[in-house]
Amino acid sequence: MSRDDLAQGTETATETTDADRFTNARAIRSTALFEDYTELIADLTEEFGEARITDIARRLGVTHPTANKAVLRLKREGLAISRPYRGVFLTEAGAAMAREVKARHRLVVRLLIAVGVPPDAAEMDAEGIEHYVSETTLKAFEAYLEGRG
Amino acid sequence: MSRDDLAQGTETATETTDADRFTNARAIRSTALFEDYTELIADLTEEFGEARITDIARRLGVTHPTANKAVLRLKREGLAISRPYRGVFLTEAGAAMAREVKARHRLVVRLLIAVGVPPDAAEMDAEGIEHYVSETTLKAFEAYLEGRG
DNA sequence: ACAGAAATGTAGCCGATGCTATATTTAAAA
DNA sequence: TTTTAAATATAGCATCGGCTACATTTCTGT
Ligand SMILES: [Mn+2]
Ligand SMILES: [Mn+2]
Ligand SMILES: [Mn+2]
Ligand SMILES: [Mn+2]
Repeated sequence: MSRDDLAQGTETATETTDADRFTNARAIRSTALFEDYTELIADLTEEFGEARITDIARRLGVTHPTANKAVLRLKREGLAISRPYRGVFLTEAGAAMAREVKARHRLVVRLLIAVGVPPDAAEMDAEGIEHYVSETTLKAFEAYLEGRG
Repeated sequence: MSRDDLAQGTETATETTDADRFTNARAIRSTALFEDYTELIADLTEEFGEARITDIARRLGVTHPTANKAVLRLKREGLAISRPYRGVFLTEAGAAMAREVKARHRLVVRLLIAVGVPPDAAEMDAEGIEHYVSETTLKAFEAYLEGRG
């Protein structure tokens, strides 16, 4: 079941209920944090060769125990690895998530700017919006941006 | 401090840090649930004259104890009122939130459709996106839609 | 080499948001 | 009017994602 299918529920056919929409949004909310962490760890790794807990925490605007606990969850889910007192690294699954999220992030920002949103606001809003944009919508954004290249 | 200012932090001037973006997104995440509840209670009240816990729960796709607990929080925050075993009603503050969220919801759906997103996907994605669209972005959406009336 | 500083880890607290199981109350049927 | 069904409330459990306070480890400067 793909990310986009989460909302379809068990209906026999075409109808999408209100509950489906809310259930979809709840499912996404529970993965949004992981998406931000993997994207950030990928960025830090590219910049510094590794992602330190302190840097992760500072960039996210949380305390280091919060970042540490989140990294434990990432490791438990197979998205990252790390040894005590050392940097954090993404697994292949984590790196795949990071790539996917980063692509979504950039496309959302480009779309927002294309329809006239000021770049600062676009960057700000995209940080939340990016998690809720389905594959279908992403494709539409691409097509739209294409058609004004 | 308005909803849109939450992320600006305490910087003296223009620079927006990564942490500001994430902090903004976290602040919004913590109000998104209330926004969905007030919007839904307003809908149900319009449809049936009152919002029953059972109906709220069914439309959200959660169990009724979950809805009940959320309504307790809404009441505590001054967004709703209710008497035991009776329907839930919005306060003026709750109704104001509902109006604001509903307007945002509709505008996001319209914008998505305008750039080519299929209506079903637009409705689905808007349920999450709506909460993260700032006033600035909303204004830009309005201007964009205006300019193709 | 060692002392102090910085980074990391852990314990424990809290509120939010989900659930199931069980009362209690209200509404509907008999 | 009594019985039954439906709705609502409450209790209690779990996880997540924040925090502060404190312990441990690693790094750095002398
Ligand atoms: Mn994000
Ligand atoms: Mn992002
Ligand atoms: Mn919503
Ligand atoms: Mn909505």
